[in-house]
Formats: sequence, C-alpha cells, structure tokens
Amino acid sequence: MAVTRFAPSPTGYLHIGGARTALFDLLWARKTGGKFILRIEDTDQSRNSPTAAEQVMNDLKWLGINWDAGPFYQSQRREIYDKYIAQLLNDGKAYYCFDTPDELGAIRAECERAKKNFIYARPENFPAEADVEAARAQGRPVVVRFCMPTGEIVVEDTIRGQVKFDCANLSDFIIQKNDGFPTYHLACVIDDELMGIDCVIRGQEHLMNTPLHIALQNALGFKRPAYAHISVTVSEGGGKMSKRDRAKVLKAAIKANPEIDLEKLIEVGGLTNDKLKRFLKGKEVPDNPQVDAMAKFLGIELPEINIVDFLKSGYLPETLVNFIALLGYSPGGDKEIMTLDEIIESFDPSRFNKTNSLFDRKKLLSFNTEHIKMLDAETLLGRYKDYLAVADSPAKGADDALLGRIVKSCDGARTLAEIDKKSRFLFCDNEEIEYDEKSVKKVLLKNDGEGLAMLALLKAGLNQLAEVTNESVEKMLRDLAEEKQLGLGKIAQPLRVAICGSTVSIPIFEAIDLLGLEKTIERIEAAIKKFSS
RNA sequence: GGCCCCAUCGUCUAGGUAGGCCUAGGACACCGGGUUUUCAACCCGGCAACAGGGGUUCAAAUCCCCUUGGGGCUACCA
Repeated sequence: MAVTRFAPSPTGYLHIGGARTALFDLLWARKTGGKFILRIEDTDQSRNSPTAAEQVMNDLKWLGINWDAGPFYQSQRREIYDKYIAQLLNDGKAYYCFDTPDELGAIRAECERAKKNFIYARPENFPAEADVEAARAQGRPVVVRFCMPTGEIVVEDTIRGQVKFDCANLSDFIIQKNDGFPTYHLACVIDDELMGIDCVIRGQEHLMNTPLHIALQNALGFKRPAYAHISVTVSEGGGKMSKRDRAKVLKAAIKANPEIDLEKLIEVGGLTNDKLKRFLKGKEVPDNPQVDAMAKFLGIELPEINIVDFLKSGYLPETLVNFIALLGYSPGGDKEIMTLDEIIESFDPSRFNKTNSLFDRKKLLSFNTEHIKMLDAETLLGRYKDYLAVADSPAKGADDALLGRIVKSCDGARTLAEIDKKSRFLFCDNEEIEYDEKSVKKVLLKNDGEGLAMLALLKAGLNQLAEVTNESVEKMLRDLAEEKQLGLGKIAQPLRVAICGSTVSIPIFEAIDLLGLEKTIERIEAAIKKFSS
C-alpha cells in the first residue's frame, strides 16, 4: 500500500518527462492498492501562470492518469512551512542571511576561480531577530538557510542502490526566500511527511537534491520515504528532452532561412521586434502559443514535447501511456503493446533500468498504429472526435454515423490526423478542393493526359448507369478496367484526384458513396475543365 | 571547474542482483520480396550490438579497476 505523489510546478503544459514521472508514481500506487496524490508546487511567484495547473490536470486526465487526492497547492500552505522554519531557527539548525544577489555572485565567481564547489560560509554567530529588522530597514534581502550537517549521507535508491554524498561538498541552502515563500526543498520535504508519502519516484535530475532532503528530514525528525530516481528521457540533439526543444527547432528554422519576412513573423507571433531579436540571440523564449503561431506561419513542423502536442498530432492517450511506460523500464518478456491495466498488473519497480533513453518518434508512430487497431469502434470514434475538436478540421461537428464510417474505412491508419486528411474532401464545397500539383501531374496530365481521358470515360459511364448504387458504380469501374486491360489503379487514381485533389484518400468506392454521385460527377467535370487546357 | 549517475544492434530493450543455458532474444527503423484501387495496413526474408584496456576465474555481456564517451545537478526554479 504505497502512497506516491506527482508534484509538478505549474509553469506550462504537462510535457513528456512529467507525464512519465506521474505515470510511474501512479503505477506503483495502483499496483500496491495505495494512493496517488497530486500536489502543485507553486512556490515560485514569478514563474507561475494562473492557467498552468489547470492545463496540467487536463493533460493528466486525458492520459487517464487519475489522482486519488488533491490537488494540493503549496502556495496555500504557507503557515505550515512557516511553523517548521521557525522551529529550525529556534533549534539553531537554520539561520538568517542578508546577502544581496551581487554579493552571492561574487562569492560564486571566486569559488569557480578556485575550482571549488560553492559552499556558503556559515557565520559563527547567527543573526538575531533584531538584525533581521535592521537588515530590512537597510533594504537588504532576508532569507533563511539550513545548516547542513557534517559527515556522509547515503541515499538508498531503489534503482541505483546506495549513493553516497560527503556533506563537505554540500552547502547550507536556502529554505525560505526573501518573499517569505519556502523553497522547493523545504516545502517538498514537509509535504511528503505530512501527506504520508512513503515512496518518491522522480527524475534523476533530483538525485543531487536527495541528500538535502534527507538532511532536512533528519533535522525535523521526519520519516524517510523510499526513493527511486528514474532515468532521463533525452531528445535527438542530446540532452534532456525539454519544453524548449520546440522553440529551438523554430529558432534554427528562422535562422536557416534569410528569406523570411520578419515583420510578418512578428505580427503573426504576436511579439515585438525586440522580443524576436532576443529570441534569436537565445536570450528569451516566447510562449507556447507564440511559438506555435510562428511555426504555422512558416509551415514547419515542430517536434511534439507537450502532451497536448501529441493530441494535436493525432496520437491516442493509450499510445502515449504505453510508450512512456517502456522508456527506462521494461516488464521483461516480449510483449510491448499493452493497456494501462496490463501495465499496472505487470508493474515491478525492480525492473527499471538506469540508462537514459531516447524518445524514438518512429516507434511511437508504430505503437499508435497498434493502439488504433486495438480500440473498439465506439472508443475510437470518441478519440477521433476529441482530435477533431482541437484540429481545426472542417469535419468537426459532423454526425457520429458519418464519422464512424470514415474511421472504419481507415483501418490501418497510423494517426487520427491521417484519417482527417484522407476524408477532408467530403466536407469541402466543390470549389474548395485544393488540387495537389504533383498528383495532378502524375495521374492526370502524364502521358498526354491519359488520366484526363479516363475521366471523360468515367463521366460517360456514370451518366449511363441505369441504376446508381454502390454495386453498380463498382461494377462499372471494374468492367471499364477489364475492357481497357488495365489495373483498377489506372482508373481509380484519376478519379481520386478529381474528387479529392490528391492521390491519397479513403478507399475509392467508399469515397464515391460518401460524397454522393452528384458531387462526384460535378467534380469530375470540374477537373476535366480545369486541367484540359 | 566541482559533485553525482550511466554504458548490449541505428533506436527502445531482454539477458547482468545467484558468471557457464548467449554461436546474445524481441520490438521499431532500415534493406529485399509478396499482396494491393492510393496511402497505410498485412505476409515472407535479411542486415545489425556486449565502448576500449586491464584484472578475478577452469569459464565474463554478466564481478572489480582504469580510460573514453554520454547524461544530470551546480538559483532566493522546481
């Protein structure tokens, strides 16, 4: 019966790394019949966006990562932290400091020059409350630092075994900031104790924080939870997969192309000239919506990083959960495609591996294909509608019966976006069809317009049909192929381009049936007219 | 720079905690072939790895050390 938690800081959308951490914490809680708690670590006033926590929760829900308690907001628990800070101060285990950022920076620079770790020089006599007021009066910042003990701290990590730290390398660290908020370390340790967290599964980037947390727990007389530091997910360029990766790709694209109309880009992105300059110089990163808008304007694809990015690209939540669970973890055996329940059932935290892993998008695509195949029709339709809602598709709002038939006609599809792409032509007016240049050339114009000639034959054939049914249309096409001694492709492809504008669509007979004979003939005529000159 | 983590096919990984069952298994990708009304799906076949160097041992992918290479942290961010 493990009690675990996911403790994101609400600085933006939930991204892959966070989702993976959340998933493993959920897995362990479910496997043991325990509890999974959501805690929002919003102790940084400057970095919190008001909607971010909401977004993170939406993304978790979409993935099916549901929490049993919370969300608890640390910003609403100030008195609790204050109480413990006072206690530490009282016990002489923490002390006030009044250094300015500049002073601190100078000490750091000096340490670097001496090739040493930064260690804050603890004063012999700690400042008294009266000194605090004096410092404030002088306009100096007031923070509280924790006294690191001496000796060695050994972290018992479920994944990595014993990891030893010499406290001589660890500095007294800040537990309360100038604005009165606790730092992450303090709030995290207190909440883990108060919320009864007994197992902390988190990213390896926290391994170095763990001795600090243990020191705090010891000073406060808290229990020590079990720790498991999971490997980091890295992206193609090397380095931890980060939200900044999308901006990075955008920046590279802008720099690589001097032809870009920067004025227009600024307008589309909704930022200022100065901000764009700072972005290109690597000094500032625009917001997500701004990055997206600029990418769309430039017609470039950004790598999916945030969970919503994957939704927008047509991935299933089932896919993400399955794929993420197999990054740095393996249940053993050859089975890879699994549902959340199967993953929970087979979950064994001793089977984590220590190596960082690369996020392989091709394999993700393949997982998506498998999961699309696995879903029952009703669930898949629901997922498709969720996708359409965010995809800016003309198919949005179409009735379930139609959408259901479309989805069914696309079995074998790799993403939901692919289904939309193959069937959009059904939702356009005839005049709105965009003819893909390459497709037109290849199947209509090539070989002296043999495709166009075929269209004429098709039109005549369709007009002569005594009775128009799916069967009669199909028979006509097949008879025509036989008569001309051609594969069906020679007939279907020109027809496809005429009615959908490209060589890729849902199966041709389904396409005609769904479009209707009237529009089909109209589009054939329009195509003949348009490309005959 | 300091501290810490890691190292099996191109990628995700099995095997490593009880060394011989590993002439190293699976999946994705890739290559070749088949099927086909497009794309996809599907079927058959193929390529491909224990980072390097020392030990320990009758025996090492598995244990130890070093080198090299990757990664993380190094904030009044979390």
